[in-house]
Amino acid sequence: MKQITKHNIRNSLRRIFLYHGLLVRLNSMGVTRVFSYTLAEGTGVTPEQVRKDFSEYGIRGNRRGGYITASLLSEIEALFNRDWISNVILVGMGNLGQALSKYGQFIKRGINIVATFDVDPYKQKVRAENCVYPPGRLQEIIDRFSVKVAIIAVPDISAQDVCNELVSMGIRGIVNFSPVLLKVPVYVVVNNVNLCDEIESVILSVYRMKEEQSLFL
Amino acid sequence: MKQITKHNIRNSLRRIFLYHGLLVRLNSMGVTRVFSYTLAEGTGVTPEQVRKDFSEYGIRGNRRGGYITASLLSEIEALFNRDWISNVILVGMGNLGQALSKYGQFIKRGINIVATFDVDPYKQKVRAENCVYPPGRLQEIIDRFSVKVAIIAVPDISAQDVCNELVSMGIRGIVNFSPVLLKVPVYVVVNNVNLCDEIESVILSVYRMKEEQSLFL
DNA sequence: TATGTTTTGTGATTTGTTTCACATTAACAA
DNA sequence: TTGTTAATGTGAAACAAATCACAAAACATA
Ligand SMILES: NC(=O)c1ccc[n+]([C@@H]2O[C@H](COP(=O)([O-])OP(=O)(O)OC[C@H]3O[C@@H](n4cnc5c(N)ncnc54)[C@H](O)[C@@H]3O)[C@@H](O)[C@H]2O)c1
Ligand SMILES: NC(=O)c1ccc[n+]([C@@H]2O[C@H](COP(=O)([O-])OP(=O)(O)OC[C@H]3O[C@@H](n4cnc5c(N)ncnc54)[C@H](O)[C@@H]3O)[C@@H](O)[C@H]2O)c1
Repeated sequence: MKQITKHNIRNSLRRIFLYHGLLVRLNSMGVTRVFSYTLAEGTGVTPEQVRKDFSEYGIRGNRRGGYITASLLSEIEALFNRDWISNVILVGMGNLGQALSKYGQFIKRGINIVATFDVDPYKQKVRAENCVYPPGRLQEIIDRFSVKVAIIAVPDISAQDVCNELVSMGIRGIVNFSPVLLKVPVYVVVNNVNLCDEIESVILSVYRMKEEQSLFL
Repeated sequence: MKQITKHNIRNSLRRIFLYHGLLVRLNSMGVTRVFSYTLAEGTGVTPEQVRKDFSEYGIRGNRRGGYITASLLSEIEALFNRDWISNVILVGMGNLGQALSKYGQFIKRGINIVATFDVDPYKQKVRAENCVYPPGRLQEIIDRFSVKVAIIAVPDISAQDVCNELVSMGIRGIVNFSPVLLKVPVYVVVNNVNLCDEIESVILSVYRMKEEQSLFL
């Protein structure tokens, strides 16, 4: 079982996503050159870290002129080698699934949700423009669009079953929004996004800060 | 500026959230005792790591009997010291905001969304049961419920403005779903949850695995 | 009460990541 | 040309996290 969690995916790559997101925005604002400190400032890391990260993946700038935004962007995208694999499906069109499926900015980042699925026949006709398929058509769509990555937004009870089915149909990467640890074969990658944990961690940090401050009083 | 990101919050705490989530489920299933390997198995870390994490926060089990589920849970919750700070507000009732506000499981984790806000007058009456307030009433609600933590789910353009306003009204922790790095004073904690990055990281990992495999062919 | 077994708890070690310090380079100005 | 400056690039050092290895405790059983 290979789980990508905060620790399992190279930290440097995680940061390179951050740089990429920022670069997309800078580029669309007409910024043609960026420096390690530009990226550092905008992503909250140090300039040395930015350079070291690029260094690790053989991305190089100009010793005085920094980096050319457009070519840096395409170098990062080449690193990701995104095009052949960016078709994604979404299973579970409840609250969260619907929110994700309506989000228009994914395509700007090269993420193309080609189809969505739900067991509930009522959900299957929620939006005609963005057709929701029954799970029976999973294999057909996965094959037709060469889908390798799926987003799971079903209740925790169903998550493992859905996961097994997807893997047996050729899915090799899963973004899992349900709060369970999915069991998958070694050749499948899972990223668990636990929104409760994200919120709890802030609540806790606020508490910790309060505590630390009170040490000085 | 204090940003909590993947690197800035203690890793051990991040894992303790995982254990907590699992414990909540085990406890509701009637499991009364857990061992370091139970938690390890269910969260994808090693048993030694689990013990070391608890050790770091002074949580101790019985040298043969493992940990009592219920008391472990309350020890973790005591560590979080959650009660005085768990009221949360949500700003931005678009796709994502609505999904979050409808999620029924937050309260089980001690996260209580006391009110939601949106500038759009149409959104303000979407659901009568879960009233959506205009931003003009932020201060009143923040004070009334002693809210210290807010979730931002507004478009990236508005995110910094909303953030500034919230901080000036006493908010000390922010979960930010917009893809911008918020600038906040040192005493405010920010957790950026970037869903695009989460999906992209899986796409990339799948690609990497393919690449590694092909080395053996 | 002695003995074996299971599981925790933790110092020591290894492994991984970030920061530091500075050599290197490109651009520009005089 | 020849400094001077503003950047990058990277080995070394410092730091942080994870794993290992085993002592200590608790319990069961005879
Ligand atoms: N909504 C949130 O804000 C939020 C927050 C944290 C975690 N989550 C987690 O995300 C997941 C989805 O949350 P939600 O609020 O959208 O839940 P939901 O109950 O609103 O939606 C789940 C959807 O999955 C569908 N479904 C169930 N079994 C299925 C199957 N086998 N195949 C296909 N579809 C199936 C259901 O018909 C339903 O439409 C849950 O695991 C939840 O715990 C959600
Ligand atoms: N929906 C997704 O799946 C998704 C995925 C990745 C990132 N995001 C990010 O999350 C954020 C929200 O996404 P969304 O899809 O819900 O957007 P959305 O446009 O559907 O909703 C944004 C809401 O915020 C409200 N708003 C705008 N300015 C406001 C202000 N100053 N005060 C209060 N409310 C205000 C708008 O009226 C709208 O209802 C965006 O920043 C988006 O980039 C969303």
